Amino acid sequence: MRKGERRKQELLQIAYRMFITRGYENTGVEDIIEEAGIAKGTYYYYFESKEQTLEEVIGMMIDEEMEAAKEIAASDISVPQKIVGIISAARPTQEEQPIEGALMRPENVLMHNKIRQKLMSDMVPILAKVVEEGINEKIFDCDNIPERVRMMLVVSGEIFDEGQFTERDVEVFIDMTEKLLGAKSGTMNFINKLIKR
Amino acid sequence: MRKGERRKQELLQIAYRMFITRGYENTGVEDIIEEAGIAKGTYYYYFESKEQTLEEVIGMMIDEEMEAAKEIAASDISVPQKIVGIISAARPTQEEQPIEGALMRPENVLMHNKIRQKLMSDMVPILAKVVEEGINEKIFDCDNIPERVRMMLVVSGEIFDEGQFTERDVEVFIDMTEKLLGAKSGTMNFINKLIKR
DNA sequence: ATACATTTTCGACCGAAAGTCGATTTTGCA
DNA sequence: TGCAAAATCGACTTTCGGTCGAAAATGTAT
Repeated sequence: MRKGERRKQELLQIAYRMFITRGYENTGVEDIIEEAGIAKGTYYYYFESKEQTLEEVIGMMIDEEMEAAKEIAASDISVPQKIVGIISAARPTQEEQPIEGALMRPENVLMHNKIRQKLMSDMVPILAKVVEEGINEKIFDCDNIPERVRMMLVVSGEIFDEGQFTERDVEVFIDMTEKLLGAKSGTMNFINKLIKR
Repeated sequence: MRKGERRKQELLQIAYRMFITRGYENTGVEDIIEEAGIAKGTYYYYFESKEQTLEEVIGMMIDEEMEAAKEIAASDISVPQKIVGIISAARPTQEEQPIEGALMRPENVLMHNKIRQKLMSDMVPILAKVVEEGINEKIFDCDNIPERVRMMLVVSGEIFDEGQFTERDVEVFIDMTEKLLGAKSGTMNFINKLIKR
């Protein structure tokens, strides 16, 4: 009796794609079951509610990003580069969005929020580890690491997620990061080059 | 033909109270009209939609807070104290909430978000003015003021709105603020005393 | 006061969308 | 082959925001 597991994964995949491309609020349970070719009852055999489906979908997304983040943390690039890499990874999949910023639209606040919350709690420990590494290397110098890391993530999320940010935002963000971590001015400056795509 | 205006204000007041105490999602149009003692149609004679009602309610809230913020900005307390005062004013009315953190609950993300957005855009210019004042007084020293102010607001909102924050959070926030604004260490330290109520 | 126009009110009705449930089919296994 | 568990079905229910045409209240010009 393993058929069920596959079915659930299939539904999860469909929901995942639809939630991201059309948004959570714009996706009806009807849409999902239509594409899957199943009946309402079957859907609710696998999920308690639409919101629980969202929860699981987000779990999938975050897991992927956590994977990427851990890989970056373990790689042998410089600590500042790790930080930038992880922060970049730590945002909702920006590919596969047909309509501009579908994720951040008013209709999708619920999803956006849940993502942010989970991302935050999962990502802080990893980033904190990297910062400690930086402290050992004497690149950084600060206390209360988790709190500082959290603030960095909060700001990066709010400023960069919307897609609308200026060069000045980046500049200030770099400055803030360096000071927050007690780094020498210029340590994080390479971010600038990365951003200008 | 002025009767209508009064009616609308009445509805706005009821909605305001209900949205804050029970949350937006938990308040049905039915609830509002029941308390007002009117029919569905009457409600929709005054509002295009439930969401538009929310918009107007939020407008009311923010207006009040803007008023307070402007007063603080114009008063003759010290610049750092103004900043703290304004930031404190710049958050959703924390009184009149029966259930703990009703505003931030998952059901109320929509409202919470709209509030934050409006608060942010309205508050940045005022705070920026105050920071400039501080620069003139040589207390602060920084460029890109609006961007820096925005980051302060973002962090304060995210960290302090939930009600769940530690002493360390405050400590780091103070440190961040000082560095973000180019203030001497200790300039903002009095916040600590304020927070410990 | 009368008639006509405008504003305000009413509440039955609509439609969308999530969620329920008992019946039925499929599947694994003894 | 037969039975229990798993999986599927789809009609039905509920909830809730929103619509609409009719009616009542109010204002205004003659």
